[in-house]
Amino acid sequence: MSAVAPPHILVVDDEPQIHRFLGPALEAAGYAPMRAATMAEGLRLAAERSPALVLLDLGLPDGDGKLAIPKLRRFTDAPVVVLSARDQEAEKVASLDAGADDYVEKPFALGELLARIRAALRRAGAASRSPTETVIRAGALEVDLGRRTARVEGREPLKLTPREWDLLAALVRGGEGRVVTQRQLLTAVWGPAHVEDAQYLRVYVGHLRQKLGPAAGLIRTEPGVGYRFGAE
Amino acid sequence: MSAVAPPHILVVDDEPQIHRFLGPALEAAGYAPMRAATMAEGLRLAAERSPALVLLDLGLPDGDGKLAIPKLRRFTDAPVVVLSARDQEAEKVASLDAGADDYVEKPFALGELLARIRAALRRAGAASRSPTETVIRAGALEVDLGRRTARVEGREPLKLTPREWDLLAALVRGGEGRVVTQRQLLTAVWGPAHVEDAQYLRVYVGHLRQKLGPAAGLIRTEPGVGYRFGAE
DNA sequence: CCGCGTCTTTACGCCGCCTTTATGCGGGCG
DNA sequence: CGCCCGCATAAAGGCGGCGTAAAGACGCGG
Repeated sequence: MSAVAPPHILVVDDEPQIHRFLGPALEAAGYAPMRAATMAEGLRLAAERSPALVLLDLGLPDGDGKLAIPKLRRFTDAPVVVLSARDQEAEKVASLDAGADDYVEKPFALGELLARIRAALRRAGAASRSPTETVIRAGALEVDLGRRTARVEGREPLKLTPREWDLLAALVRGGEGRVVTQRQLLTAVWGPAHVEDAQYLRVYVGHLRQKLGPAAGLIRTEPGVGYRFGAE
Repeated sequence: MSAVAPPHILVVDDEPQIHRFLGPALEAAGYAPMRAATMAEGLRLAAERSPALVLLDLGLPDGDGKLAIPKLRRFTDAPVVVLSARDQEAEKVASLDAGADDYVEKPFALGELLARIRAALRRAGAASRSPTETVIRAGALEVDLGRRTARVEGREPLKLTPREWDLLAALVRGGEGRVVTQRQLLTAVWGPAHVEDAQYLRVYVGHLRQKLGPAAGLIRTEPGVGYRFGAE
């Protein structure tokens, strides 16, 4: 009586035996697995089929899997669970700070992996189930967090670079009229490793204000603290 | 000092050395740790202080920590990271399925734990915005501690510098009609190193009273002691 | 392999905030 | 009555943060 389609899980790994092992196991657990052997293929599949969760190997033939995480994050909020044979602490920290939700070492116990998948889906589901309108308006500006677009006075969507968009989104998510600290912004856009680089903020806030044009006043500086989004 | 309160992290563990180790480490990482040694105390603290995240040991003197997770979930959505010496797969599965967000085995690497804390806070923070009602009114003045704004007679928010705001916030947080000593104010705004510089207070109280205009009388001098916030 | 866009980094002027000093005022106390 | 301490206010100077520009590094796509 599956009234709801089983959640898709994208498995990105270049070892065939992993797919042979995980594929049936995931199916038995009630998921619909999709397989990819390279980073490029994984990103393409993730973009086309929007899986509910991504299992990601770090050692891929076409590059370090960590680099895939920020790219995934550009178009999906699906939780990413890193599966890797690398057990160095630095790898785990780097992966988690890159945006991964969990890190499981190979070889892994299947039961634990499934439990971690359930936990990640539970946490992500609670977040995405928000019926809150993802379109936020303030003054002449209209930001669609789901669609990753922003328009001023109903004109064409602004052409924003990834960093510019992330910064605007972080400000908007803070809530209208609420201060978002420099720390928070730097963590959200550049990651916890760059909490000190306040200059990034000045540069990119400048870019944003320029592109916002008439709506530039919506980003207000709170000297020594951070920035505030909203009219008035 | 800190314009925005650091996230509180509740550490529930009965081993004192864990607190001795984690307390300073969490502080250094920019969090405000709270400690509890039993499940009952942990639940009480979590209810009273609503921490941003809970670090939970499984082996507590007054019961299995797993039982605490559903109870926590009744009044908070804060992520729960289980810290345990038990490495059996069944324990991990049970904890995660009980509602935990992550499971870290003791002994753990501090860097990894901090990274997992960041990941959990990141995922949880995207969803829940703590709508802490923090508006305090007194006479013609209205201070919103969460929004970091202050208005007089419903007019435009006052334009306050960081020091001015910190000082006003420290006064308001003291409670209406309560004296806040010079020591307390200096510590809160300028840090413990400037406990002697009472002149700072005179200068900045002056600035504040000037900007408050009609509400200037709300800051009353208590000669030789400190200042008092409130009407009458 | 090359060109282009984006990100990072550096440099610089400027404004505003913080700190510090000076001065006046008022009350307590000898 | 005069002294002194604490409070209030004004003003000056240094300095750091902010905004802007621009160049080099980097990665991506053709």
